[in-house]
Amino acid sequence: MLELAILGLLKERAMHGYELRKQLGQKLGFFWTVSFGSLYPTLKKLERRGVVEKFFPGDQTSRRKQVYRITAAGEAEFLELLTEGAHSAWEEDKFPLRLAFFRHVGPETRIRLLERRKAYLEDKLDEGRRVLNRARRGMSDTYTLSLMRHGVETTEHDLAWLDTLITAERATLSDGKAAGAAAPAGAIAEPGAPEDPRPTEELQTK
Amino acid sequence: MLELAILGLLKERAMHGYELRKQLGQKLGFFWTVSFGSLYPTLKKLERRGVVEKFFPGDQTSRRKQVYRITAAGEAEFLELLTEGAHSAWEEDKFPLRLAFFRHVGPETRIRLLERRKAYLEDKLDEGRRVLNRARRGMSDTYTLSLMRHGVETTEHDLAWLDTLITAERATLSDGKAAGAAAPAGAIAEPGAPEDPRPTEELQTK
DNA sequence: TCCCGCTATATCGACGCGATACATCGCGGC
DNA sequence: GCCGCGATGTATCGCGTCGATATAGCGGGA
Repeated sequence: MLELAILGLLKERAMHGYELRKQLGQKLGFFWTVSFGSLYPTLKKLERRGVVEKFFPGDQTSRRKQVYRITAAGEAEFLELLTEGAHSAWEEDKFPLRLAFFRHVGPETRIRLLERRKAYLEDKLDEGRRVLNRARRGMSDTYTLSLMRHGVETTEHDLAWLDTLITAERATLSDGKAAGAAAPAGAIAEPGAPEDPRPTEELQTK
Repeated sequence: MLELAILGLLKERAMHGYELRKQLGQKLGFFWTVSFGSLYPTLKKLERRGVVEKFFPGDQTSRRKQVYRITAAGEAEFLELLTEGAHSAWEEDKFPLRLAFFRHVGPETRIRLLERRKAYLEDKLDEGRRVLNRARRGMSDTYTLSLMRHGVETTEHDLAWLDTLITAERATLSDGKAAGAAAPAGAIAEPGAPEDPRPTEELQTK
């Protein structure tokens, strides 16, 4: 949910609410657009829980531009949400959100999450095909039928895309091993580089 | 929203809540799964508003099988919701729902709705491409980029599908006119054949 | 100077979701 | 014969998100 998105963005750099929304729009605009009605209450809740905190880089005394920063507890919760997190329902339609923060976890975890997603889509595809075939021999108007066909095609396209991601990930894994890299990386991002020098660098509003 | 779905299904035949959910799962399972937590309250609200009514209040004293039926007012509201309805936001991600009831409106209305959807997706695609290009020349990790690319591709696929629907619809229109059919049909389903089983007949993907 | 549009924070009501509870029915196993 | 269990069926609760809206400082252009 929103918490994961906020923590993920704040992990990359400190921001205020308005900016969080803009960044999220850039990253996930295709799939999701957060509303302020969700953002600000959630931000407050996160602050109360101690996973983010207000951060004043200087003279800002007035109530203007509330910059937030992630805490250590927040970092932990972020990884928890990203890699585990309640399965089944909500996690699946927020998969793009997880993917957007993939660089914060190790290759093994990435593959695990990709495979889980793949299994889910395969189930959905099977079910879709079954319903489609049942509908074909029977009534059902043209539009419903076309809708079902399109759904099946879209899911097939998604699966093909997932496969390319998995393939690329496995290649990365082999390369790393072949090159003798010392990064098995349990299930978490490489501990040697938690502050990747340039996660965003160029991002300013304008 | 849910109201449109309920009215549309009840227009086809009287049903009770549980059955509504099942039917909807069949028609739109790929895009949407209604929950009882939405269904029953909405059903009650619709009854209070007088657009649906209980059908078998007779001997049933206990809470068992409450069959609902659409009223004349409901029919009117259904068409209103289907063809007009608050634009911009919610209507767009519920487009499949509209399509599922397309056979209840005339070809001109169908084309109008399809064109509107197309314009929306074209806007989204342009915006997506712009963000993608900006992200390409700059930072952004592999995953975010792949996500954006996939979003663009999916939208292109959706647009292509829409085009086949529009083409087929125009063909139907010409055929009807060429055959001298007496159905200009203002903007509403042909009154002579409200239960036309197959509006276009031949539309299959390949 | 005044107005407009962007930045920025905040709240409200509505609504759909998932979980849960609670009945009834039918059917197959033992 | 009766027992359990899964499918049918209705209903409610809390929560998270949404869209609309309010407010206010800010900078730029006519």
